[in-house]
Amino acid sequence: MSEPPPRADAGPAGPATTGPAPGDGRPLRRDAERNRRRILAAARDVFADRGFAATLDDVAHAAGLGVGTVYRRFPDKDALVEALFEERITGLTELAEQQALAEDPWTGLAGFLEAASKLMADDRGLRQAVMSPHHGRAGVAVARSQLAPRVEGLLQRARDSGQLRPDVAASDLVTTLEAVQVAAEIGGTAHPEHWRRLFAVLLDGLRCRPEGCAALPGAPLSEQELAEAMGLRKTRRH
Amino acid sequence: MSEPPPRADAGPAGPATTGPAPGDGRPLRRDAERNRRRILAAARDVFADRGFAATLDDVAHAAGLGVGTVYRRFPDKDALVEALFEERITGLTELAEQQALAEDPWTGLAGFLEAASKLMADDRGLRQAVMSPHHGRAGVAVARSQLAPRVEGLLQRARDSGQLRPDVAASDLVTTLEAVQVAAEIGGTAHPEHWRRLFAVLLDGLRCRPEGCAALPGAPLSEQELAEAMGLRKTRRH
Amino acid sequence: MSEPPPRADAGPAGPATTGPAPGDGRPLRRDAERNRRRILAAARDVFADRGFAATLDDVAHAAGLGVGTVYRRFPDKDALVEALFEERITGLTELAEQQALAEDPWTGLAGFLEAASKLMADDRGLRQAVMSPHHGRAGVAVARSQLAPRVEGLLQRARDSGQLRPDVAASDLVTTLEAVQVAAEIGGTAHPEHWRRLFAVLLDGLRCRPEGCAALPGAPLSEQELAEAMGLRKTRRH
Amino acid sequence: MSEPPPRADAGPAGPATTGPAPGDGRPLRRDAERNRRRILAAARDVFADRGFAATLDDVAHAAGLGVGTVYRRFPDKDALVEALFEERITGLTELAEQQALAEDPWTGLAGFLEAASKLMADDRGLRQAVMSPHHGRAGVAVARSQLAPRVEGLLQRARDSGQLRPDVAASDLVTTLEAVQVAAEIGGTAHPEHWRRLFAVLLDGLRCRPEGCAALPGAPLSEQELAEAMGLRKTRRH
DNA sequence: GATGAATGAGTATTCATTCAT
DNA sequence: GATGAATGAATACTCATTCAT
Repeated sequence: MSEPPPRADAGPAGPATTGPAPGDGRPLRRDAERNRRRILAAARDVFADRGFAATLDDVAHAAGLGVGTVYRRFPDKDALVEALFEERITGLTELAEQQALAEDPWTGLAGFLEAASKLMADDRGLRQAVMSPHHGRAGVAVARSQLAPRVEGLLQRARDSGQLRPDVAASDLVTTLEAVQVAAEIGGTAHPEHWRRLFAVLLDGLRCRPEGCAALPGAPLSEQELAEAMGLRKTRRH
Repeated sequence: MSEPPPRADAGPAGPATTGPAPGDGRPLRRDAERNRRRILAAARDVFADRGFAATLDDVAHAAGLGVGTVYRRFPDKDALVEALFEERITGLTELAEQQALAEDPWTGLAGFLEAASKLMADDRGLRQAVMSPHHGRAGVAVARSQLAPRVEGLLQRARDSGQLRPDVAASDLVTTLEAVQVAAEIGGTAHPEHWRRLFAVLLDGLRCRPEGCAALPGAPLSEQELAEAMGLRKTRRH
Repeated sequence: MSEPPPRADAGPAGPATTGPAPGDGRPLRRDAERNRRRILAAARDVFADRGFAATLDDVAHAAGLGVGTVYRRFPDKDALVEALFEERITGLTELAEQQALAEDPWTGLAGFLEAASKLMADDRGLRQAVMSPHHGRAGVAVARSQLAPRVEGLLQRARDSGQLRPDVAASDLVTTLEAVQVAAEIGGTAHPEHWRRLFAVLLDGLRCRPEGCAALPGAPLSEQELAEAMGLRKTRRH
Repeated sequence: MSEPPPRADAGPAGPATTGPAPGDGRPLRRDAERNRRRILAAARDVFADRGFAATLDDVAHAAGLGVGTVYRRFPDKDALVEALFEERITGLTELAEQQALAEDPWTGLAGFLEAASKLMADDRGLRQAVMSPHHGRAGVAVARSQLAPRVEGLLQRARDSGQLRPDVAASDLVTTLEAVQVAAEIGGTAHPEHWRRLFAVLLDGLRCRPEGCAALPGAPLSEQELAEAMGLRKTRRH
């Protein structure tokens, strides 16, 4: 931390998008940022391939770095998983914004859900992060809750157009997205499109039919609750 | 040798429901069977409470037995999980048979799905067994595939009555059931009924509306494939 | 022990040869003796096949008995190994007595050594008992020391005839016999006669040549020492 | 990166005798190498004292290190045993080369055998590695087979001089060396020189007398066979 | 900053031995 | 007496995390 803060060399893309975020707001030094990316990329590969059982040593090695370096960049394994997830969430956010421009609100929503589902279905590591209550959960919960508000616009338009059940909340969309992942997990690599069956059912279920549709039971989760629900659960290890 | 072999009152199906099955066909000694049950019960509690992170030592202790005894009855942790799961599957099977008697086919199907969902949603251990590709998976996969055919009757009636999408297969029902569990996991103990929202959506999605319904994409998984899909997935430990 | 002592039904072969020896002098009941033999036979097979790593459960199972029964007959695993060894020693003793009748003393001695070597070389379990300081050592040492005196006659004749180094003691013969087993172990099943090379060298070394032969260094081990040397060594487990 | 790669004074043979060899060719960091040596030394002591029953935890403790460190350096217990053995083999090799310079070929051979025997006889751990088919065997077998060719020179000279039985092969020498260890084991710490009696016999047996000597039966083991013979033997654990 | 060595609590599993049935 | 169920200390090995180089 005795390092002089680097300057202006952060180009136009800046610390934006994938974001460095070293805790305080300061952007990372260029090489540090490069390592961060390498680690993230390696983690994605390694986790996708072997699940979260993979060691941080494995990740480090795949990144061509020492473990120590990984730990300098991410306080612990969960933080890495979390970062991985956030990166993806960012992508989904952009996707949501883009689909919000679709002419037909329902098409926009459906398109978002499908694209988002596919994105996750194709990455086993992410799928596991989403589904298993083991790793990086707190962070995942946070990330998940961050997605919610970004989707609100998409949701509102569809709701207003009368094509979507009126009481579907952002948290329900998140839940839907994650539910599709079980199907993806079941399909595995042997049936990589299997999730689409469940997806179709869900999509139909979300749509409001002319004859009207019953209210969903209970209340949706608030952004808060979405984050808390899981974040607080302390599992011994694993 | 002063122990007379199983008495005449043991019907053709043997000692009922959960069954002993020590490898060969012989039923377990009475005390052994009692302990087997104790272990299963303890495991249910412990896993439900702390997830599969819990040690077999913990389970043994909770059962008031030594670890060795657990290992005598179940070759390893996965086997225990599997047994737990099978027990539950048996319950679901019976549930399915019972619901098949409902006057309205759709009510029967919906009733089964709801009851089954609730059963699983209330047990964190089972939920994990269902969702995470880590523990006792091969066996769980088998158990899962065993459920499929038992549900077929229920399914057929609903299909015939025109209330169900015509191309919903048993494997889709299993997938549905498992998908609901993600919602349960998200809701956690703080929102124990949260899964009902997704459940409602799914149920609506499964129903065939007067205006007809589009075919589900791709093909359902055969019983074979359902079992294989997971059984073959080799995760290094975890 | 509240059992009435069985009588006369011990036939002409009696408790002789392989000997029952239940601690006190009383011969075993007929069925007990039968079990004892079964166990011994099973142990021989099992150990020969898988080494001493084999479980007592395995032995019991192979004998068609429960472990408890094995423990009723032998206080612990080492005792079983010991008994196995003693049985064999008995055989060797008889062999020694028989060879003592050979016309040529040297031939008698050599014949004994060869036959004895072969006997042991063919049984992996015994070989291990002899060579590894792990199992049943105390007992093996005792057994070993018991062999020594039985061989003395054979030895004396050869010595007197001037064909044997004059200072070869019984303990040296035992050592020789055991040394051959390393060669057998090295040869393994792939080269089952490999031990004969070492055997030939040893035999030549034991013979006294016309030109005389140097004294062996140090003193031979007494029967006592032979037994003690190893018997006292306490190895933690294994 | 502030650690300059190995300096110029590292001769072509690298950091001397026992060598680091961390898998790839890179030499170990200085501290790592120091600990490696510590482990080896501790293992020698501990094994010599208590046999292979000793735990790696024990070894680690004796070395003043954590178990993890031992496992970082040696994949498992057998690997450690193997390394220990190799180290010793290296010593024997050097010994052989040195004795090859002796004026009288027979003296050279005998000197080597005696020194080698003593070296092993004094170390219970090594003795066990040599004799019991349990631990680190594959590696030990390899090490053993590596010794064979190094001894060939010594052997040839003795053979040429007519003092050695003409058909003694390197594998026979290895066998001899190991056979002596049984005697050492029998003598134990109470009779530390007991092995010399068997040694004397063997040496005499190896010598070719004026009156000629019979051929050894069968064929010696090739280097290949020597290694294979043991390496292939699969013992279930122990 | 980067590296990789060190750490050691934590886990699944085995098996000799005891004891209730 | 026979059986096999119960026991739990013991052991090898892993991996997240820290820290000296």
